[in-house]
Amino acid sequence: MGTRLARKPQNAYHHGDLRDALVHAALREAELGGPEAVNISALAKKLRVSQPAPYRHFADREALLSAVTAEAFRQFNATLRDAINGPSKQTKLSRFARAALTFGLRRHGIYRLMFASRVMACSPKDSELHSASMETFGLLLEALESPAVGLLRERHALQIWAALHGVVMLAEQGLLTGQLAETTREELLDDMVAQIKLSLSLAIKAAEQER
Amino acid sequence: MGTRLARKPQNAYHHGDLRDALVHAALREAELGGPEAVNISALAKKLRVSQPAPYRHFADREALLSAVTAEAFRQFNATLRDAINGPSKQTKLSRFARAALTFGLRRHGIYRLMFASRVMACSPKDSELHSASMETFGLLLEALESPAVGLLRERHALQIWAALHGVVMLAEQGLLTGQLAETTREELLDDMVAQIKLSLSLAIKAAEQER
DNA sequence: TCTCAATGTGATAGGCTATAACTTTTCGCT
DNA sequence: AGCGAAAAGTTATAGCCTATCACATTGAGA
Repeated sequence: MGTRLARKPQNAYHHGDLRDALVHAALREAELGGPEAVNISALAKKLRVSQPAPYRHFADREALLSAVTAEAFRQFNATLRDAINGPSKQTKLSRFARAALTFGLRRHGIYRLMFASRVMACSPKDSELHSASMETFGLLLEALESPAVGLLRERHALQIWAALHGVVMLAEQGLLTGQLAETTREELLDDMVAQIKLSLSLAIKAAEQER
Repeated sequence: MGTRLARKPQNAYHHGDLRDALVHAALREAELGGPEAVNISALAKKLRVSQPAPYRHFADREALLSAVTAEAFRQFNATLRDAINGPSKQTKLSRFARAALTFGLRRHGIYRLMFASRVMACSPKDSELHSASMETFGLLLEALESPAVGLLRERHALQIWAALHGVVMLAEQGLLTGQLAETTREELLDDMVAQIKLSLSLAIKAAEQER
């Protein structure tokens, strides 16, 4: 997974797979500095092509960022899938939550690209980006292992998702590192997962009563 | 609250209160387009001063954004304070949560500026920005009305905060508008507040048992 | 082989940030 | 009052980045 090089014609003029190389190089930049660190000129220089070359593959900077974000989601999804399927004493949901938090903290630039920029809001519903993000939600539903169905299930998924998201964002802002201990993040996360599980079971009981 | 004009010397050369005018004009821009919509050249033109004039008041764009974010926090705090103190049948916490959500959705550009940009992370601890954001947390603690003390209290505050934050962010990304009904946001919020209150009371009981 | 679409290049325009050097006010101090 | 420095503005300019244009090169298929 080193620097993306040309595939077949290593002999100059044509790079071979510039599009893919751009996406991955941009992802590396975004990893550290977030969306605003993605600089087309710099990427072109790093990949040894002329400055306007990237525009053969992306209409503009936004389009590149969109592709980068889609790739980021695919990596996020792969991480989450591994967490769900991997063996552990904890519940799937707990593993999912921890994996997401870890991803969010370790790769904060990317996380911001995915969830705190306009990229998502601006992308059309048929984009690769949209489908990749839908898959994330699917994984969450899978991790929930909830016997609930329909809207109730979705609402709980959203609740988890929001809580998780909030913890990551706050941690990123450094708002959890102040007075509170190092372990607070994980504790906070566990608390929330436990709470939502509890409320989930209560809601299901209530629904059964009504039936 | 129209366009900020000069205070005393309307007679040219000196604007009178350019710094303040810049902050408020920038806030208006950020309201719609978020941090990246703040354009120093455009602001200067709008305020009828030369393009480099703003640099007499702010070292660079980051410094302006920092001041704008601080002002945003002050407005946020004012809104939250009103919500807490205003009369209502609901709990303080519920009012706080709803006010925060409303603010986040109505003024989404500003919300992103406050919580999803690097501005907060980069600002020093003695800045006006830092103290304004601390006040927000103080208001949350006040809204909690928790009999708990110390770390327990803070942990619950953070939990609320994270959950709330997550809902706002997701709503902003349009992730709550899909399959789910219009009312979902508020329901989700109420659910979370109720849950956390529940867990709060349980935790307090447990703490009392131990004593 | 010939042609064309895809991909890359140099030149260039335009926008935005930021600095430098110079000008005009304002304000504090005697 | 008036002087002198600091504050606040101005024009000019440099540099970086995005984006487009017209032109060059390559590879793939008719």
